[in-house]
Amino acid sequence: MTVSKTAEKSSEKPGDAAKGRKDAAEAQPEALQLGELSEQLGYVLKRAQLKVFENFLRCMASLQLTPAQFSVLLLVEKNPGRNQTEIASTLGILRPNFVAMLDNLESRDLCARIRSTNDRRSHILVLTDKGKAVLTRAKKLVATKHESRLNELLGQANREALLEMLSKIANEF
Amino acid sequence: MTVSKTAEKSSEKPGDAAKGRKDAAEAQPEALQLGELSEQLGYVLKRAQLKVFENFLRCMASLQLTPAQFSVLLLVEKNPGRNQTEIASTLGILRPNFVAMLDNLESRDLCARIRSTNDRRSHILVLTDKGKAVLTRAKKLVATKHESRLNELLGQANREALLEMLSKIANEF
DNA sequence: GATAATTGTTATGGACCATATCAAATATCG
DNA sequence: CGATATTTGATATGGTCCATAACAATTATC
Repeated sequence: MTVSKTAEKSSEKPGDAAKGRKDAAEAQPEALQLGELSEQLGYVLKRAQLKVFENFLRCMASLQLTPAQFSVLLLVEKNPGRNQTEIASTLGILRPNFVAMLDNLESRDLCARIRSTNDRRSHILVLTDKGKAVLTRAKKLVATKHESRLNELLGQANREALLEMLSKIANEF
Repeated sequence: MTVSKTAEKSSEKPGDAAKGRKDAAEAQPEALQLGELSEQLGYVLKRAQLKVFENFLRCMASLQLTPAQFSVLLLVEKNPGRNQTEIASTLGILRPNFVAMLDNLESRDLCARIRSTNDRRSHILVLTDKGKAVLTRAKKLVATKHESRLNELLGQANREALLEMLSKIANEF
């Protein structure tokens, strides 16, 4: 089911008509049959996810935010006063792996760690002013350039149905 | 948007009632607000994909097949006489990374490389008898234990609609 | 006050992905 | 034909992400 992020090499010249013929001495490449693969949930899900992330990165190129970083900023904004463990765990990120991520966001002055006075072990996470501004711009980019494509592609009703089904899978599968 | 594969540590004791209270001196953990995150296509898509892969691996534990390996076997079965480059590229796997994967399948006698007589550079891929038998069993496991869950969860009609929407995203996003 | 648990952190290894490069074989073209 | 370019499978290598063990500092527990 694996699908890499490689851009298809596109060695096909769209000008040539008559594709798929076999009798001529041409012996064209002849595309493979996906068969049952296109009905496999995991396969289609993975391919879709890669495409969506790819598009997300393009839309956010000006802000240099990955999907993971965007999710951290969103969650910190919505949940002020939480520490690293809490933010990381609700995102499914392991604490050790969250450290470098925060180092990055902090070095770019998007997010700050503050020693908690209640529990001096933990670091309270907050967005900096720049972080808030960047997040605001990021949200607009995502809404206008990224999520909007879903509506164009599926329509509003289907888009909502899709999100709901995916959430159900994520929570109950 | 990142979501790791970590199993939630489940430090919650389901026996305790009265969750989410705040007035008592207990000061419970209080779950974070996902906010707009739960509406982000990429976030939900990734979480769903991880859950599906996780379930797939559990269902295939007896056969020790990953989603990627299963997809290779499926594609080789459906397209006999193709070489490594063709199989790998249609799966989005880069040729260099496909080598180790085939080494694995071949060492387990599920798949074989055969030097082509037409073009002695290329290796024709075929399933061994054992590979065919394993694939047959794998298909049954996937159908009865894995894909069937989708029907239970969404219903037949919704399941088909989901697959179609995901394919659309994978192909046209 | 001794022991256990938690928080952030480092180190480390594995899985997956991507690029450059190579030898062998084939294709192309003068 | 023969020189050059291309293709195929393969190796080496680096990057990113994910997972576990271990540690010091701090706090909780008894």
